[in-house]
Formats: sequence, C-alpha cells, structure tokens
Amino acid sequence: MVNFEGKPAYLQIADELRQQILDGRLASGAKIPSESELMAAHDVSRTVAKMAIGVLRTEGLIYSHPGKGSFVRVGEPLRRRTGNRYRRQAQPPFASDASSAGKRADWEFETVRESASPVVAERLKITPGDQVMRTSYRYFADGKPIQVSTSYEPLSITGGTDIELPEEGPVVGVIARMDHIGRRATHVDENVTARTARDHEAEQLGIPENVQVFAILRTHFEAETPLETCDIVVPSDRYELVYRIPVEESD
Amino acid sequence: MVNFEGKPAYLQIADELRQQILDGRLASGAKIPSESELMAAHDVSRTVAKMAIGVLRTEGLIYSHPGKGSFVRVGEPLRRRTGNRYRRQAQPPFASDASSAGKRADWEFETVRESASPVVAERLKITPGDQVMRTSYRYFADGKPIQVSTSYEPLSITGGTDIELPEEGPVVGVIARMDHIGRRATHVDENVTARTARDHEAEQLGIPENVQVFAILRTHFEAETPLETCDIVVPSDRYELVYRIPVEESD
DNA sequence: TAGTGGTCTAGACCACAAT
DNA sequence: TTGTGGTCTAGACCACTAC
Repeated sequence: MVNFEGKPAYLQIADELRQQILDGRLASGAKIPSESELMAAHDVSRTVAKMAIGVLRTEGLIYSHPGKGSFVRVGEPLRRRTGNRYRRQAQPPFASDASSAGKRADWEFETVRESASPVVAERLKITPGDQVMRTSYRYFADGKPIQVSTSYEPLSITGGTDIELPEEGPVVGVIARMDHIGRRATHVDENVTARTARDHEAEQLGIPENVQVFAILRTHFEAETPLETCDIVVPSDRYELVYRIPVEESD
Repeated sequence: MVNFEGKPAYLQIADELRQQILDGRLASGAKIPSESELMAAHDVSRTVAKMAIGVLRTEGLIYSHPGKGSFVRVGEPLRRRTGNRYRRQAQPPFASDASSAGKRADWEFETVRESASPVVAERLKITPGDQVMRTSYRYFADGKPIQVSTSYEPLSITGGTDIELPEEGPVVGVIARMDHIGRRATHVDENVTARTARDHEAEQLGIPENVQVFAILRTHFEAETPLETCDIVVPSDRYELVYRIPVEESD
C-alpha cells in the first residue's frame, strides 16, 4: 500500500471501512471484506488487514465470527433511549421505554432470597448478612437481549408484604410497589460509569467481549432510606441516557 | 508458554498483568514489563506479548509511550465525580466539583461570536444562522486536562447584557448569569452517550486515541425555552456521573 | 548506544462455516 | 474441500527515549 500522509496503513484501511459503514455503503449486518480481500485490495500483509479490522471491532462498529467473517454491528435505531421518568405509575421501569421506542419488549427474571454482601449492604444501609430479595432481570427488545440488571430489596422493608416477590405482586415497578406498602419513594440516585463488559455480561447480552457498556447503579430512596438498589448493564453503543434535572429553587 | 485451560496465551498474560494492576502490585504510574521481558518471562513471541498489552490498553488500564514503555494509567481517585447539583449558586458548574474532590482546578476558554449551525440551532430552538456566543473550555485538575466542553448561548437572549461574555461578567455559572438578566432556569437536560474520543479531543485531553469518553449534551431550559446548550467530553474511565432525580409527586 | 514501542512482512497451524 | 477468523512464530525497519 502506498503510505501517504504518514498515516499507518492499518488506520487508513480502518478509516475507509469506517466511512463506508457510517454512510451506509456497508449496511447494518453486511459482511465486510475478509482479511484476504483486504490484503489483496491494499497490498498489505495479513497482520495489517487484521489490525484494521481490530480497530473497528474495538470501536464497536463490527463483530467477527470465526469461520464466517466480520459484519457491521450498527442497528438502525442505534441508540435506544432510556430515561429518568420516575413517576408514580404502575409500569416496569425500563422495559416500557424500550417498548415506547417501537420495539416489542419482554423480559425474564429470577428471584432469590439471600444474605446481603458487604457491597449491597452498604448501598442499602443495612448490615452485611441481612436478608435481601435479589432479582436478576434480562430485558429483550424484539427478542434480542439489550439489558441485564440485578435488583436488591431489603426484606426488612418488603418481607411479609404481598409485594415481597417483585414480579408476582399486584403491582409492578419499584415506586408503585413501595407505594402499595406505604413507603413513598422521594428520589432516585443514578451513578453512571462506563467500562468493558465482563465475560458473563457479554454472554448474557449476546455481544462480543470487550465491548463497552454503561454500568448504572440505581437506588430508590425514601428520604435518606434506601428502598431498593439495582445494577444495570447496557451496551453503551445501543443506549443514550437521558436525564432531566430540575433546578433547585432555593437560593 | 504452557497453554492450559485452552485460554490463549495473550489473554493469560493480560489476566496476570490486570490482576497485578487491580490489586496494587503494579501501582499507578508504574512501568509494566516491556514486551521483551514478557517474551522472555512467558516464552512467547513478541506478537503475543504485544497482544496482551493491547488488551490492557483497550481496557484503559495502561498507556504506552514509544521509546519509554507502558505504564499503569489508573489514578488513585480513578473516577472523578461530576454531578447534577444544579443550584442557583454563583459557582463554575463543573470545575467546582473537581476542586471539591481535592484537586486544584483551573481552566482556559475562548469565546467567539458566530452563526448557529443547524445542529446547534435545533438544540437552542433558534434559526440556523442566528447569532450565538460560542465558548470553548478546557478544564484542568492539578494541571492535567480532564474535560473539554463547548457552550452555545443565543445572542437573542444574552446580547447586549453584561453577561454576554460568559467569563467576563459580574457573575459566573449559567444559572446565576441567567438570573442576573432575569431569566430563570427551570431544569437542565443531560443526554449521555459513550464513544471513542475524536482525534482532536484525545489531543486536547492528553489521552491516547481510541479511549472511551462520555459525550454529554447539556441544555439549560427556562420552561420550554433553551437558554444555553453545551457539549461536554470527559474520559469515561476518569469519571463517574452522578444523577439525583426526584420522584414526581403527581399520581 | 541500547532499549522501547509502532509498524509491517511472510509465513504457520487450528477450529469452525459453508458448500 | 475451501474459506474464514483466531492464534502464534520469527524475523525486519523505524522513531523515539534514556544514558
């Protein structure tokens, strides 16, 4: 390959492919040229072709499947919108956002009773070893997994009530359920970080390893008392987080 | 290298180094073994040593400097906390958060008058070509750049007032400045996405290319009227975004 | 001058997919 | 059987850094 601009060959090839992906010439799901084809087309070694593909993969634009090839990863509604509309409505907190975006939403869950780990205990302001109800969720949009989360509720709050099991009570949604037992959620804290997906998360989300995700720690409060805390993990290239914060009137 | 567990050698080496970084044996800023040393220690080719280092680099744990080596990137307060405390106080909106974290905070800026691009016009609900005041900021914590942002204010709102130039008026901070001219900010929208840093952003932030960043679009509103909109870019492995959302009382 | 990481070549063997 | 990407070897030249 003729190396102009002083830019390494693998970056030039990556730039070219990226452009084709972003402007639609390589459509979503399309197979990108194989390593062999890139070698021939640009007159470079396989290493260089592989490096170019590696750049796009770490950018989350493509994924590679051994024996098949590499394919464009961007979906049409590339970024799904989640949000902060915490209202006193009986609605599943996140799944409804997905469904309102025109996607069929469903989810699976598993609820178990267990002792609080030190980390969870600190977030719920309880003592490590106290009983909590842990519910693990996996959300699907049009049948594809797009979110995993794990919710923890102290049994000192929900134990013995008919909303003890989150998904089997008369109402759904943390706020509505807590209302039902006389606990009024006042605010929700969300703590957003970005990192690469853990192996098990990548597996559950059906994404390649090392893809970037948002890790959101969400806690519902009644004044200073945590009512529930939840770990939410979503692929960051599929999501846009939307927050609306009121300006305090106090001076 | 003896390949047990069926795990590729480069991932085993990466795992080993990652463990040493996370548990502190390789401290922040420390030099990790060179490629040559990894080759000798594990009896692998340079390619494999390089791949192991590449894994850690894409995870943001290390950076490499040609001619010197690779170094641990995690700082002690690895994640700086920014937030959503939008109050009617005279304080720089983001820099104060950094300084409260025990870091010396300063910033540079440049203000220019220009015509609104279509994108900016849409966000400010004005007509493309309308005059806006654009201010580009770069924030430093302990002398190191940690945030770049670009703010746009419609001159139809601030033009001719003494807060027209954001950094040269009698008060600072969007909310306080708007108060000063009788505009009451009611809420702030923040729109969070994650992506890799653009070349110029990486340069301004002094980070390697392809590092992940948070891209935050922030807009101050007075009811339905945008008062200001701002593009904020921060390295996502240095930041933790904290949001507190009140639960609406209406049923 | 010696060591470092960045780039690149030219091969190799493998498991897996498609046919 | 052929093509694919995943892994890996054994080199090379370069620019930059440290001494």
